[in-house]
Amino acid sequence: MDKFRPDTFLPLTPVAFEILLALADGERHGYSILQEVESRSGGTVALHAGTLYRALARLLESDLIEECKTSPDPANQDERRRYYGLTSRGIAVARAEVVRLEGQLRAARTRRLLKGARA
Amino acid sequence: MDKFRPDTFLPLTPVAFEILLALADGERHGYSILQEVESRSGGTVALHAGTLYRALARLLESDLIEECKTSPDPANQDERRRYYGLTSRGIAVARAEVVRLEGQLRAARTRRLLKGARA
DNA sequence: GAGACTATACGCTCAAGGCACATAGACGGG
DNA sequence: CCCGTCTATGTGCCTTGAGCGTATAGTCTC
Repeated sequence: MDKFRPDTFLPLTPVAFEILLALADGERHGYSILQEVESRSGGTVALHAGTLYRALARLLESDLIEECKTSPDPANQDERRRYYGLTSRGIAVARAEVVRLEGQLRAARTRRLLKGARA
Repeated sequence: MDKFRPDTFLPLTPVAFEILLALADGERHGYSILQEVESRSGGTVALHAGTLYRALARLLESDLIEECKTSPDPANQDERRRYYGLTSRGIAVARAEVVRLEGQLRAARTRRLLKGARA
């Protein structure tokens, strides 16, 4: 089966994971990813344009995302936009990262870290 | 109050968070952190000795951890060991990181990422 | 005292991100 | 029409941090 190992991509950088997360929503172009990440994670992860586009290039090269020619919104077109979507590998890697993070959070809960910090 | 902002330290690198997590257990020396992280996160985050000790130096400098002279185990002494523990800042930062990660995981769940991936 | 294990630390290199800047089309106002 | 602003993608320079190998040295057992 020559199984593809998502683990070899772990751990994802926080930025890379944010991008995959934004794309899990559906296809987006770069600038829209920028706005989505900024708005969701607010101040904690400031995604700079330069960082984003270079991260996109890396993710493309690793086949975790792909460029899709189908622009999802026939109105509101902009020739400059490049749309990206998750590949099956990208989904697999993102899921593996979710599992890893859940492991960390589970560990955090069993220790003194979250005592008294429950909302 | 001149409140200390844990957010300025976010996002933590996966390695840094693993270390803080290992120390949340209680004080440990470097080599023991190595074994703890290796055993818990298994293959996904391979913590190399060089990486660890340099990360410890950075965390010390940021006052997220401190060296404690009280060796917790009076028997089984080893002069070479340097024990580390979380500072209050370290705990605050680790908690902030936990909040950030929980936000990411919440986002992952509301999207198609985890559909069908429930254990 | 030889060798394995424990323990800390440095050197070299590359990957990734922060930040500034370049480019350019779209859009609205004066 | 020209200007500024927003949208959109991208490059250049520098720093940080991690991967990986290696150095150093104490401990423990045989």
